[in-house]
Amino acid sequence: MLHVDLDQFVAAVEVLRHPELAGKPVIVGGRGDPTERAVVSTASYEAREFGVGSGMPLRIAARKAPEAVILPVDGEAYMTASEEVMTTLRAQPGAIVQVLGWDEAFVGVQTEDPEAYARRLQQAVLERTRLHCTVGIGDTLVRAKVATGFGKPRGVFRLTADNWFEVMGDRPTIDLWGVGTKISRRLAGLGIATVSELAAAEPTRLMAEFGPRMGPWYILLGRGEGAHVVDDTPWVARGHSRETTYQQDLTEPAQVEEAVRELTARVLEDIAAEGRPVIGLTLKVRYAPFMTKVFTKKIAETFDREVVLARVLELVARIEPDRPIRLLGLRAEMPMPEDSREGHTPTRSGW
DNA sequence: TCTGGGGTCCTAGGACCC
DNA sequence: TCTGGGGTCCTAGGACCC
Repeated sequence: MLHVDLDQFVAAVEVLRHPELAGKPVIVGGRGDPTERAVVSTASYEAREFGVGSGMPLRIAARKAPEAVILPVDGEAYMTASEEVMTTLRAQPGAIVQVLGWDEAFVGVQTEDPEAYARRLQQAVLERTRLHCTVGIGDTLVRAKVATGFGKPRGVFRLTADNWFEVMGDRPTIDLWGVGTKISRRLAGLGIATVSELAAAEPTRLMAEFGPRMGPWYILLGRGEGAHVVDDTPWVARGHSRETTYQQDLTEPAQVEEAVRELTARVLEDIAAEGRPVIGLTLKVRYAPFMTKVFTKKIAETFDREVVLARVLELVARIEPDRPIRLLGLRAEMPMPEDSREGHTPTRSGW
């Protein structure tokens, strides 16, 4: 199977609309104003040379790359471009496409020559959308996904059981898809620093540390194992959420209530668009000095906006008084169809 | 005046039931 | 000789991904 990843997707789409920016450092984030509380969504390769990366506060990014052009996020433009890319992938002969996000997808296909197929696919995407992509080839989803990193930019790279350990064995566990800073640090605490060491780890030890599902899963990850099948069944969202970081902290209860009403309306818009009821709510509150709390509540299934709002306000009552609030988020959960997904392996990298 | 916004899944502990 | 054993549901929190 193949993993396709567009190169600096968001920045590339912006350069298509603003050709004069080609070759310049471009940063996309927030409303494009580096004095606001916001972070970098994507930086062009030229901007990355200055040490700018996604997730970085916009203010810091602007300081590191003073010459950079900073643009606001335009989700609709990226969505349109993304749909065109995915349509192109689906049009490839024999392709089964599993979309992972705006700029990524797995493509399942039977072919004698995956490299040639990958090159044709890159060419098709370029002709149709003027966007460049990298393709990873693998015998599992995990290997294909990791392979892409070695092909950047505009390349093709193959990673299978034959060369997995040769390529990945001595690398740190954080290079794996699904291992972040926290888990890699905990693994290091167990004396497991590299991918090879993880692959050879004692299952009982990892289970004791990470639980009955995640423990064995990390060992599989170290071996590059996991799902072999690209699944193109349409995605059904479990919920929808909205959150807002306020430019000025909220300090008055009336401000908080107003903000929550607004969030509720936005979330319900998404839910209503799907015609599904609400069965659960989560209110996220970030108090000014980086301390986040969540309040969760199951509710009786309802389509009624007023009922949902009333339940949300019950959660609001749990907010600690007299603390400035920097961020509020609201998530509404929807019921899932009976049949779906039981007993699968942990999934972000493996379903 | 460091840290967006939208998602997913797992784990632990308590309540409650038989 | 003090306290089984299995299960479900709910809430809170953690971690990861794009």
